[in-house]
Amino acid sequence: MVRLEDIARQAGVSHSTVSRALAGSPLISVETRDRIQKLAAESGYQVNQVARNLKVRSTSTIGLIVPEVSNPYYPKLVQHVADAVKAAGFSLQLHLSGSEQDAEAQCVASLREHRADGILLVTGERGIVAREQVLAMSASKTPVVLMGWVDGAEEFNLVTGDDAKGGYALGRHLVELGHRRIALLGKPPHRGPYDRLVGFRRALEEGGVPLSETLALEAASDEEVYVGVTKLLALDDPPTAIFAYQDSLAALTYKHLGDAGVSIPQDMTVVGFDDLDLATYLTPRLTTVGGHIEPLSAAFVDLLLVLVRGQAEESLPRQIVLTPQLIVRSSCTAPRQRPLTSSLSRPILDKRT
Amino acid sequence: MVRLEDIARQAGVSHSTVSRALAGSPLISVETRDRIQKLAAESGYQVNQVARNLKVRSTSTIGLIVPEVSNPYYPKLVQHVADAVKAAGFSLQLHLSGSEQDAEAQCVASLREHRADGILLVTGERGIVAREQVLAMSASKTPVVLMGWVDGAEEFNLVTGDDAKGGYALGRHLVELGHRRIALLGKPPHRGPYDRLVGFRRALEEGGVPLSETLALEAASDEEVYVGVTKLLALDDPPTAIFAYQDSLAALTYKHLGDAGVSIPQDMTVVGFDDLDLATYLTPRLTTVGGHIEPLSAAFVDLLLVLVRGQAEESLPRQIVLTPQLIVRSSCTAPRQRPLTSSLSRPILDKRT
DNA sequence: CGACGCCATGCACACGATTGCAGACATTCT
DNA sequence: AGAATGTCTGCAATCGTGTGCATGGCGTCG
Repeated sequence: MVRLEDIARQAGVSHSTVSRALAGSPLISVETRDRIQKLAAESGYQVNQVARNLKVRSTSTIGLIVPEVSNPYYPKLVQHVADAVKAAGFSLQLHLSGSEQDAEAQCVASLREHRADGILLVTGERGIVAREQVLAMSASKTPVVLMGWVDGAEEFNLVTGDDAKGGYALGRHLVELGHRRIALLGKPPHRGPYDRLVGFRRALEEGGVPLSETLALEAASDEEVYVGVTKLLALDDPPTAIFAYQDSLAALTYKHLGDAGVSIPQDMTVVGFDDLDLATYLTPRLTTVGGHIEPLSAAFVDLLLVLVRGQAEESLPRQIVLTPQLIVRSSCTAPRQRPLTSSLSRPILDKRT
Repeated sequence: MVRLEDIARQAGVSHSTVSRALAGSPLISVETRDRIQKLAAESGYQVNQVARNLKVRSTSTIGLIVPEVSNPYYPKLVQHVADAVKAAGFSLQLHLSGSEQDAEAQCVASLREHRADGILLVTGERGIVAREQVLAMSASKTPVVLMGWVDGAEEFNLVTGDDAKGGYALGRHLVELGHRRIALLGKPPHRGPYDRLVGFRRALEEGGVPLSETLALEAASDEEVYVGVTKLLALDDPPTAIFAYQDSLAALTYKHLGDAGVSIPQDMTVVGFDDLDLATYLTPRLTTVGGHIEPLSAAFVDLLLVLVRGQAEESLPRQIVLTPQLIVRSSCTAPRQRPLTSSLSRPILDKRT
C-alpha cells in the first residue's frame, strides 16, 4: 500500500513536503502542490488514518453504543446519529451492548482503547450499567453523552424524553374518554421509577380512576403478551383499555386480541408508547406518544459534538429533556356502556363491557 | 492517558517488558508478569489500539456498509453481523451509504483509509456503485464481500438470496389459489433483471396466467402506494391479488386497502417479500417470502472472516446463493367467484370459495 | 556589493506500541 | 573452577504521519 514516502520519491521531494502538499498547506508552492496532488491521485494514495491518528492524537471517530438494533425502536435513532456524525466529518463505531450484564462496560472499554473522540451511549431498560467506566472516560477528557433513563443523572451529560409527561398525557386521554378499568402491559420497571408509568398513574389519580393491581401485567415477549391478554379477557370484569408500555408490545397485543376475536377500538382501546413506524402500519392506527426520536437524536449528537470540539464554556454536565407528544390515532374510543337491561345483549358483548 | 512507559517506570522495568507481560508472553517470569498486570489494572491502563494497529499492521476492524437502517429490512442484518463480528473479536465500523450516488464509494474509501481488515458491503437497490473501489481493495489484499444483487457477480465475493426462486414460489402459490388478475406494486426495477419479479412472472406464465401491464404499478413511498391502490380499486375489473415487492410496501397496501373498506383476504389477497417482523404484526398475518436473513448474514460474515484470516485455499471469488422460503400465512385466499347462480348462495360463503 | 528577509523545502523527532536481537545473570554440568 | 546453557530483560528499530525548526536560495533594498 502506497505511502507518503513513495510519492515523495516519485516526485523527488521529502515526505514532509508531500504531507504538507496534500494537506493544502500554504507553505508549499502551488506548482509543487498541484504536481504532488496529481501524483497522489494517480497512484491511488489513501492516507493511513491509523498513523495519522496516532500522530495527531485524535481519531475523528465517535462511538455509538445501543442495546440492540433488531428491536424496532433503535434503528431510527442509529440512522439519525449516523447521518449527523458523518455530516460532521466523523466516523461511527457501532457497538451493541445486548443483554449481557457487562457488555456495556466492554463496549466503553473498547472505544476507550480505540481512542474514540466521544461516546454516545444509549442506556437500555436497566439504565446505565457501566457507570464507573463512563465517569473514568469523562475524567480523562473524553466526552460521553447518555440517552435514556439513568439513575443519578446529574453526574452525566444526558439527553432524554420526558416520559412522565408523555405517560401523563396518555393517561389523561384515556380518562377523558371515560375509561375506568385500564390494564397495564409491559416489562417490569427495572428502571426504578418507570417514568412513563409514573405519569400515567398520576393522570389516573387526578381523574379519580383506580388502578387495579390485578390489571397490571408483566410481559416482554410475544408469548408473555399472549398469556397476559388471555388472562385479561378471561376476567369477570375485563378492562376496557390496555396501555402497552411500548409500541412493539402494543403490536403484539393487537395480534392476540385479533386472534381472540376482540376488535379494536370497539371492544378494546389500546395505546402504546414510542411512535414507531409500526404504529401507522397497524390497523387501526395506534394512538401513542412520541414524535421525539428525531429532535432527541439531534440533541444527542449536537451536545456531543459541542463537547468534542471543546466549545463548552463550562464543564458542568448538562441534561436536556425533551417533551414528547400525544399522537391520537384510531385505536381509542369511549368504552362500551354496560347494558343496563340484564341479559338482552349476547354474552359476548357482556364480556367486553 | 497512561502509557506502557508510565507503568514501566512505576514497576522499574522497561516498556518492552510491560508490553510482553500484558500480552502474556512466556518470555516474562510469572512474578513480574503478575506484578505488572496488577499495576496496569490499578492504574486503569488501556492499550492504545491506534498505536498498536500501526505497529502490527492490522486493525481488527471490519467495515459494514448498508444503504440505510431506518428501513426495516436492514436492522436485523446489522444485528446479526454485529454479533458475529464481535464474537470473532473484531470491531465494527458502520457506514450508511444512503441515497446519494457516490456515498458508497466514499464509505469504501473511508474504510480503506482506516485500514479495515475487511469490508461487508450490502448493495442497495441500484446494485453496486463503487465497483472500481471494491476491485481496488481486493487488489490490495483487503477482502470484500458483497451482499445483494450485483451486476457481473463473478468478479466479486458475493452472498445473496435467490430472489427468483422466491418470486417463483410466490407466483405459483397465487396461481394455485386460482388468481388470474394479479397486480404488481413496487419500485421500478433498477437492478436490471429484478429477480423476484422475474421468478414471479415465470410462475404465472407456466400457469397460463396473463400479466397485464396496466396492473403493474410503480410505488415506493406511502403516497405512491395510496395512488396505486386507489387506481387499482377504481378499475372496471380490479385485480384479486396484489404482489408487493417488499413487506414494507405490503404494509402500506394494507393500510390503504383498509381505509378503502377492502378487507384482506376476503376481498383482496396480498403478498409481500422479505418476511420482516412486521409481517406477523399485520392483521391478517402476511404471506411472504423470507426466512433467510439469518443464514444469509451468517454466511456473509463467515465468508469474510475466512478471507480475513487468510484461510482461503484459493483466491477465486466465491458466490453463495441461499434459497428463501415461501411462508404462507393468512393474507391469501382463493379469489371470490363471480356469482354464477345469481343470489342463491350467501355472499359471505362465496367470499371464501 | 553585502545584508537582510522571505519563501519553499528538508531534517529529525514524536506519537505509543511490538518485536528481533543482544546481553546480563543464575544455574548446571564437566 | 570454568564453560555451557537457559531464563529473563533491555535496547533500538519500526509502523506512517505531522510539524517545529533549521537551512538554502533568491530577491530586494540600502
